[in-house]
Amino acid sequence: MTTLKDISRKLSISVTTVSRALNGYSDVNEETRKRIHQAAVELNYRPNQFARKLVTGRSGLAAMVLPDDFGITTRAIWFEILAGLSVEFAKHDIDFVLKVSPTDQIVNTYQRLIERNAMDGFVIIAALPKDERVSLLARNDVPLVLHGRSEQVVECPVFDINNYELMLQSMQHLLEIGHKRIAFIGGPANHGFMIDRTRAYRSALASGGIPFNPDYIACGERMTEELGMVNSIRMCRSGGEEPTAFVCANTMIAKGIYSAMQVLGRNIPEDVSVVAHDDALPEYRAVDFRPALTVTRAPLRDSSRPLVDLLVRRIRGEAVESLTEIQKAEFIVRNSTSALNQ
Amino acid sequence: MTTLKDISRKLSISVTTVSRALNGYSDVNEETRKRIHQAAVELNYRPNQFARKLVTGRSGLAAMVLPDDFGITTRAIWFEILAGLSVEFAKHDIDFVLKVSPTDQIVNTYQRLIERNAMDGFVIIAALPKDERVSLLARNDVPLVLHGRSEQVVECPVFDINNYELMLQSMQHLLEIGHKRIAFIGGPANHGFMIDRTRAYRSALASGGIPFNPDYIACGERMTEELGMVNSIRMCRSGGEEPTAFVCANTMIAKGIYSAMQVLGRNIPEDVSVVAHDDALPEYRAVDFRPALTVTRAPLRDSSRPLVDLLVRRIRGEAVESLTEIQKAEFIVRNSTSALNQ
DNA sequence: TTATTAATCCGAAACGTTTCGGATCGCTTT
DNA sequence: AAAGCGATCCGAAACGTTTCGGATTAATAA
Repeated sequence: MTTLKDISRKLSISVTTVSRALNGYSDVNEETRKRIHQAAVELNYRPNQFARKLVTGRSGLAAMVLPDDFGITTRAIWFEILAGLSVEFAKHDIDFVLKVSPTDQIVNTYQRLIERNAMDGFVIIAALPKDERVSLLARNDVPLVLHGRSEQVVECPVFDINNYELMLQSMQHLLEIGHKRIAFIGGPANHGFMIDRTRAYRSALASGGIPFNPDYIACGERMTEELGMVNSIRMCRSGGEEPTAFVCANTMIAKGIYSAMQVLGRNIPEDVSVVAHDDALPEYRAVDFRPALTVTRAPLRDSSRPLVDLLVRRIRGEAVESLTEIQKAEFIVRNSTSALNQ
Repeated sequence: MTTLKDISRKLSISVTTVSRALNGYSDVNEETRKRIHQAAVELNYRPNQFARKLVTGRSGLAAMVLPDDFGITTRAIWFEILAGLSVEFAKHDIDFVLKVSPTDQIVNTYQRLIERNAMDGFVIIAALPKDERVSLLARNDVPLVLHGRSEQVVECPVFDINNYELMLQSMQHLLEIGHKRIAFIGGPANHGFMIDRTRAYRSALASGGIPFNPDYIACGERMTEELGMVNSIRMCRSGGEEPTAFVCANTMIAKGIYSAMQVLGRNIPEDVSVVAHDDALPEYRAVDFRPALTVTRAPLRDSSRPLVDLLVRRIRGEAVESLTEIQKAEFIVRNSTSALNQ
């Protein structure tokens, strides 16, 4: 393994200058910088990360800690996120480490990682409004980036999609084409994105002059096909008036509703309309639904880059105020929604 | 952050002795060791991994490199593997880093990681008989552990299941209950596990006095429901004699066959029997199949621990000869197989 | 008594970087 | 001519460990 000293010796230039040249400092002559760079590639020089970390305090490592019961979502989706993060971090020369921890030990795991001081930063997906992980990291001044806003007044970068507005869009579409009995099937009620969407749901109803019916809203810990299936069947069988439209927090729930409607002998979109939010997971392509699914679309894949960028900028010391990014979802009308034929 | 020097100062003992005490060397008095340990917990001491790495050459990091098209299997399964590895590595105080790389760049990615010299070892899943990754790592003397045997004569630890024997077991079961037209639907033909199983398939046929029919064997790059569906339908419609039994390389393929048989109006197990190998993925529980699926069972989850143990022992310098572990699959008869009624 | 040994301990160097605080030199201003 | 300045370079210290090669002491063997 070749070191700075090797380059220094070969060129009869001090180690200091070699280091500064390679790190792009301005106090080295352009010509000697060239020579140094050339020698570096000739000797196939790679800086020793650990020596560097020892003095700079940076490790070139970022981590994510997952609960071993997979929280609100499925394995496939976690993998989608992990893969995206790994790729994006690599672009910044950061290695991405994955920690899986028993759900009730998550905070301890963070605690240990903080104490070891081996990670430059963390990414937290699906932050809760009051999130112990977030406050722990913030308290210890460890850089982190959030996917999903947190209510806490912590100084940390945030990436999110416009949950309030995308829900509003779905609702307005359904209202415009005449629907009045609109159900909403979503995820855990305590998560930021559900709070926003529920708010939008109610405000859209209100602006349409429709009273809020608590029977038409269902929350579940895990946003799966089963959740959509069970709840849509329950709503249709409850004896009261059936919903004529469903809004779903993701495409898996929509898939469950499709199955349920088939079982119940209802047709989409003639009898019921379905709209979903689409994370663009390859396993559940909205265009491949029969009929093709109307969605608000914000690919999960697209979140990796902003998340990583924000975290890296935070690590570099940028002011947190500038580190917020809200991505707009796209609204795509397909064939799962139609005007209510009265 | 507290360092060795802090403990040293507090106890008026040299840094050397503190270090040696904490690392369990024998040349330190039992009583001073006690004092040092106590001071260490009092001061909440955590060794600086980077300083340590700088001198020992060990990083406390292990990695896995995945293709971004997910190779032979699905996101959910990769996640299952990753989660298991992360947990097991943590027990050895090793952080698990995940690298995702474009499929055609995999070898480059390894090359870079080797040059940076930042990983203590690698785990490779689904090794090919002649595997460039394996030879690259072996050539550079980087510790690695293989899941799935490789033909190459490399000195590295291997974990695998008894593919030959589990296939034999499935076949013998079907032969015993009278089946003669047995099809095999599996994964990529060039992988070690497929070679072994195909060998077992043919040898079982031979021992039953049944000629090998190439129409009854199907290999696919990706072992999905679709593969099972498409191929079982093809086999049943080819005009020749239909298979009376299917052996599948995993439960997803079996699921596809179940759907196909429903479409074709065949009943399981009355018309066709189905046996699969079961990796025990939570998403495809063999007991939840209707009818419940007969399987050879070897939970993927169970492979993490041996893989990590083997790698750690290799890193510690144990002789490679002792580092091979073959896990036996369990054979479980359920309701998807029945005697051929002639 | 002296030499040997075992049990404990320690100083100093080394790992490969980064960075602080100058040093040198030629040019421009005063 | 002196002072100031910008461009370019460098020595040495520091980061927190591990480890090599002894040093010290007391007990044991000769």
